Amino acid sequence: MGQMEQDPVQAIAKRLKMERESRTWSLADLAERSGVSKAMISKIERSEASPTATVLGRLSGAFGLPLSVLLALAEREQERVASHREQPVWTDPETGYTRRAVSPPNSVLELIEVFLPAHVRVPYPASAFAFQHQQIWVLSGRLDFQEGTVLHHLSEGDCLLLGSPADCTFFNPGTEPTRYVVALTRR
Amino acid sequence: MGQMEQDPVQAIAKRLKMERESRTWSLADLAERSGVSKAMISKIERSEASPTATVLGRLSGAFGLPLSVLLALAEREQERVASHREQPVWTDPETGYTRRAVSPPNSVLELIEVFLPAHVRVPYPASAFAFQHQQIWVLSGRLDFQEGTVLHHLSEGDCLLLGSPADCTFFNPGTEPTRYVVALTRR
DNA sequence: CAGATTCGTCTTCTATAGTGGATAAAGAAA
DNA sequence: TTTCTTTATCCACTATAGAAGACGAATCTG
Repeated sequence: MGQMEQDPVQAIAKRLKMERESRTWSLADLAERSGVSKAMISKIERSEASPTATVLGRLSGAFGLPLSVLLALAEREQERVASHREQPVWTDPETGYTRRAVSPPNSVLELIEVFLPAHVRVPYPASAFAFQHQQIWVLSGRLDFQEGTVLHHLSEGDCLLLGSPADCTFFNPGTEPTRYVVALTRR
Repeated sequence: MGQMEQDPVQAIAKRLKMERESRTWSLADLAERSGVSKAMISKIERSEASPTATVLGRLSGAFGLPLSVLLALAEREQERVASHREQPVWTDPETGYTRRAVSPPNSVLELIEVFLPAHVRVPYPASAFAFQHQQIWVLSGRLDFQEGTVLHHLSEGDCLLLGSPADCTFFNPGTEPTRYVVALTRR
């Protein structure tokens, strides 16, 4: 579970102050750019107030950041490099299907490299990846991706943005192994 | 500019209602799970109130989602497939440095594929990518990545999570072209 | 040293976020 | 139909978010 399931006020306070000071803006500067009073910004930065969505929107706008990114930055605080040999790998002994967790743990943004042998089919229930932003990018080979009732034929270099949660299937229709990336925002 | 630079109240309202109804929860159900009164949830879903960070934290917690993910879901709503040939590519005529925007436009999560010829150096000012969550993953070849005062030697398969904004330099120390991915959360 | 800025916090006040309970509307079961 | 249940919205009230300006401390400027 992410740390944001408790009160996010502390993390937001810290991040907001960091964003402001890294730009060497005073409270008055940020107040002018965002339209939020400096008294309120001061309170928020000291965790003495819980800002509304409207105010958070104005503040993130002043920084040129989408609100979700500002909060993602507030959430994370972890290690940095995941070298290739440290990256956890899992292989299905039956099919040879292989997943490699490329990104450092607890990343907001997660990259997963998958090797899908020829003619192998991998089902994915909707519940397994529901409510995550997710993309599939084919590095090499071909991939038939069934998303609910829609079938996508993806070739080398294609990138698909997943839509609403649905039962999915990965299938390699070719004779060569397919290598693709799953990029997603982690819960 | 992302759509969250205006008031995010509408988008949050829509997304929240969608999350609740997709779970077939009543207002009372969500109120019990989140600790937020159903009157307030009703107001938020009808865009008649701007929820505080504290309340948003409780609601996203009830859904089992980090707050940043909930808002990222609220932000996006766009096209789906970017086929390889549609993806915009830019090449530096002098060095041969090539960037390909893999992800569909306006994605919260953006994938960029870069080809860096041997011995080529690419500087990157802090302002160009500051305050975005960003990772670098080497697909092939080697990459020396200077981040402020820190120098990272990355080899094939390595993935680096970028830290605080700093002036950076990409350098290919090898004799072969380097191919790497920049994954980031877009503004 | 005085005088003028600039900084963050504190004070006062208003607008509204948030709660608990009442109410209305729509079904379901009798 | 009537009655019981479940749904969401409305009402009255309290807590607090948010604005505008005052204040004291620190840093320039001469």
